[in-house]
Amino acid sequence: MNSISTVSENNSLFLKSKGIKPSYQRLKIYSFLVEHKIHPTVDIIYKNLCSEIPTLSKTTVYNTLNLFIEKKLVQKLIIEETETRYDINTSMHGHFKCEKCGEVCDIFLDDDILLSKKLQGFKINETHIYFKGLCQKCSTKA
Amino acid sequence: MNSISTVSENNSLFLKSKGIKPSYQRLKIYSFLVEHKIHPTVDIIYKNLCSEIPTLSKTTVYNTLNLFIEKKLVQKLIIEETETRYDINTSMHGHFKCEKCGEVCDIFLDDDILLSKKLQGFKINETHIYFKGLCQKCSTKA
DNA sequence: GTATCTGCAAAACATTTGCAATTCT
DNA sequence: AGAATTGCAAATGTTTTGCAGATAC
Repeated sequence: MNSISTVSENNSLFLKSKGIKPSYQRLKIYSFLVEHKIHPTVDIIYKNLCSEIPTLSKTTVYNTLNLFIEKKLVQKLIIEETETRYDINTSMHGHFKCEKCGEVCDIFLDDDILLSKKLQGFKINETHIYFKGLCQKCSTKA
Repeated sequence: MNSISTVSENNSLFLKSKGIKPSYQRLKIYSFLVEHKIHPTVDIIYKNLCSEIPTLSKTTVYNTLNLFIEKKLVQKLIIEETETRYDINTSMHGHFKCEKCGEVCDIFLDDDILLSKKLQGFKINETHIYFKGLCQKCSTKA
């Protein structure tokens, strides 16, 4: 048993533990999210898995991601109205999108910000924080 | 000169000062945003102005809002992937959307949160903070 | 053998674009 | 008249839905 099959088996067991039948497609999509924490769009996931799974359809990518969201394995990121991104990290953190290179990266949020949850009378279920601007690479080049 | 025409004239002068020709449609859309700070969608604006401007088209609403955004009179609010909202208040503030009644309200953000702008190496142009959950009304009823 | 999952094609929506008609000065 | 604005119809792009075939247990 090599390390690759071990990882795959672990992912498979993990999906099962969350009540998700680990089909070939689901496993590949889940693995992609774990191995590429780039907050990909459906299109990015689809294009990357196409060569490995020639019969893959975008419908399956959508179906799978919606299932993962329902089971709380993934969260949606809505930064642009034209592109929905998916994040395998469901813990509370912020995001930064570079307006030049388009990359989205994680932003650590300290407790001060999380205290903003103390909003009187509101029952907060979700907190979304994101920034737009120029990333380190793009701002030094400019 | 009554107070209504004064308001209208003020809005007209304000649009001019921002380099926007104050057409009838633009003035009505601007006034609607000022008088109804409910972060409306294009559809809400359109439906509300239809009776007053029977020939109004959604294209004009879109065109006008995009112009207002370009001239920094309005900011886009993207909370749901399916609905873009528009906010006449362009100062830094957060939003809360109630998952039950669907209303979006403003959230005052104190300086602690704004300090989060100190993100090393990033040039921040926009900060977006929003919450989802149950509002006061809906959580007491539940 | 029955449930579930996949994936094609079509539908559903929101937004933008092309362009002709209208309006304003 | 000339330039900008409006609004219809069509195009675009993303996500969902219906359904038939494939797959899994």
